[in-house]
Amino acid sequence: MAPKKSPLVPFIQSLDRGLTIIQMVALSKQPVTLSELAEALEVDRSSAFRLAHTLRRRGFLSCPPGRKDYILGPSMWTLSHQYDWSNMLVRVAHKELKTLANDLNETAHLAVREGKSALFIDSAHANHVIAVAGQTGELVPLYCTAHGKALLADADERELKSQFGQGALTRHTKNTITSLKSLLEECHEIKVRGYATDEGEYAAGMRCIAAPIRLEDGSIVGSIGISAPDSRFLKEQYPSYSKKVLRVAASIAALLNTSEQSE
Amino acid sequence: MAPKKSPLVPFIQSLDRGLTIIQMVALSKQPVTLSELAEALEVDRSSAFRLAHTLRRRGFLSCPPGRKDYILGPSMWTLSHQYDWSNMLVRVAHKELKTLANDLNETAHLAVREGKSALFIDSAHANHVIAVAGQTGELVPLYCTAHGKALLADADERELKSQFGQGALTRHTKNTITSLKSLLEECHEIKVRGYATDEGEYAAGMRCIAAPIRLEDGSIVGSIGISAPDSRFLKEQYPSYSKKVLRVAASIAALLNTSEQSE
DNA sequence: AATCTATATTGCATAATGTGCAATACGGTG
DNA sequence: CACCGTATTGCACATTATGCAATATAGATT
Repeated sequence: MAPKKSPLVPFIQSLDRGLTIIQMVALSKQPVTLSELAEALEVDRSSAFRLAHTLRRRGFLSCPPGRKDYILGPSMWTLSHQYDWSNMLVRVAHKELKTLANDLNETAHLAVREGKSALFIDSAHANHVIAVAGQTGELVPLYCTAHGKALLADADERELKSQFGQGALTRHTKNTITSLKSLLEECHEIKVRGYATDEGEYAAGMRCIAAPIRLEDGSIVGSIGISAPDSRFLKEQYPSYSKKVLRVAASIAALLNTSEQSE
Repeated sequence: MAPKKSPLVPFIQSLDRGLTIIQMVALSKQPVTLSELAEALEVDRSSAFRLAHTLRRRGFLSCPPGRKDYILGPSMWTLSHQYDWSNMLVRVAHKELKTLANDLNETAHLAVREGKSALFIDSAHANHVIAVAGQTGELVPLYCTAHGKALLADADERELKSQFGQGALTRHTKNTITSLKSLLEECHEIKVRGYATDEGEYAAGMRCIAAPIRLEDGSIVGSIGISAPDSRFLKEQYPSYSKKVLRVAASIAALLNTSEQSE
C-alpha cells in the first residue's frame, strides 16, 4: 500500500511475518487456519507452517483441542497479565493530551476505569511549562463525572446494577444523577453522541467534557477530557469543545491501533 | 535443561529470538537495554538491534520518551485487550481439572474473578463421561466460597473495603463470614497455607476446598477446587484433598508459564 | 469401505536473508 | 575537547529460511 520509503534499517523478515501471524490470530474471532496464514503472508504453506510451529512451541499460539487451526496461546495471556500496563496509555497519549490542553487553554485529563471509579492517570495544564506529573492518581466516582460516564458509555442495565447495587447513588451536588435509570439513559446518549458531560455533578461549579477512547473493536480503554470552572467554560462551548475532544480521542485510538509505529 | 529430542521441525531462528525479546521485556520490571538483549540472546549487538527495531516498528516494543531502552509497546496492549481470553484458562486447565475430579471422585471446578464475584468457568464430574460443558457461568460471592476466598487470598484491607464497602456482608448460612476483619484474617491464612475452604458458608451442607492459580510473578489468575456434600467430604480429608488440589493448581500454573509448549 | 480432495507435514537444494565484523554516529561526562 | 559507552549503518559471507515436490493425514463423497 504505502510506497516503502527508506528500508534503511533492514526488517527481519521472518520475525515480521511471525508478528503478523500473532496479530491475525488475535484479531480474528475464529481460529485461523494455516492456509489463511499462508495466503495473508503470501508465502508457501510450508513456510507458514514453520512460523506457526515456532510460535506454538513458544506458547504464543496454540491449537484448540483436536483442531489444527490456531488461536492465541498462554504465553500471550500470561505476558499481558504480568506486565504493568499502567503507564502505557499515558505514554501514548501524553502528547495529544498536551495539545488538547493548549488548544483549549484549559486543563485536560486522561482517565481509566478502576473498579467502580475513574482513575486519573495523567493531566496537562495550559499556561504551564511541561509539568511531568500532575496530581494523577485521583479516584472519582463513575456515575457523576464526565470521565466516569464516558468510561461507562457501553454499560447495560445488568452491568450498572452489578456495579452500583440497587440502592440510590450517593448525591454529591444538586446535579448528581442518583437513579440508575437516568444513568442508563445518559449512557445511551453518551454512546450515541460520543462524549459525556459533567455539569457540576460531583464538584459544584466545575464543568467537564470527556470522550471514551476506543480500540478498533470498540472496546473502551480510557477517557480523555477537558475541565474548567463553569464561569469560564460555558455551555455554548460544548459544540466546539466536544469536537476537539472527540478528535483527540480518535487520534489516541489511532496511535494505539497502528501497528506501524513511526520511529 | 531437557535434552533436545527431535528438532524435526526446524525453528525459525529469528522469530524465536524475537519472541524471547518480547518475553524478556515483558518480564523485566525495568526497561531493557540493547546490550542486555544481545547478551541474553548471545548474538551481536547489531543483530539484537535489528530484531528490536522490527519489533518496535510493529508496535510490539517501544522506547520511553527520550530513552533508548525498550518496554512493551501498544500492539501488545491492544491485542491483549481485544482478544477474548475467556476460555484460555479452561483450555489449558481442562485436562488437569478432569484428573482432579477423577482422582478424588468428586466434582471439580475452575473459577476466575469477575468483579465482586467468582465465576465458574469450567467443571468436571467424576463418574460421568466427558461432559463438554458443565453448567458453567455461575456467579457466587467472593467472601463466602472457597473459590472466592482463594481468589481474594492476596487482598489487603484497602482492597476488601473498596470491594465490599463498610457494611456487614450478607449472611447466607450460619457459617458465613460477615465481618471484613475476619475475612481479612482468613485471607492471610489462605495465603500462608495455600488453599481456602468453605464450610457451608454459602450453601449449607456443602464443603469445598480451592486453591489460587498463580503465575510466576505471584498474581492470581483463577482458582481450582473440589466440592462435595459434607456428609461425604469430611474434615479429616482436608489434608489429603488439599495436597492434591494444590498440586493441580501448581501444574496448571506450570502449563501457563512454560514458554515451551509440549506439542 | 474405498476413493478423492484438501490440508498438514517433511526433505532437500538453492538463494535469499540474517548475521558478525568493522566502521561510523551519537550522547553524555570528565 | 577528547573520551567512553552505546546505538546505528555498510558490507560480505554463510547460515537460515524458503519454495518446490513428495508424503502423510483427515474429512467428505461416492
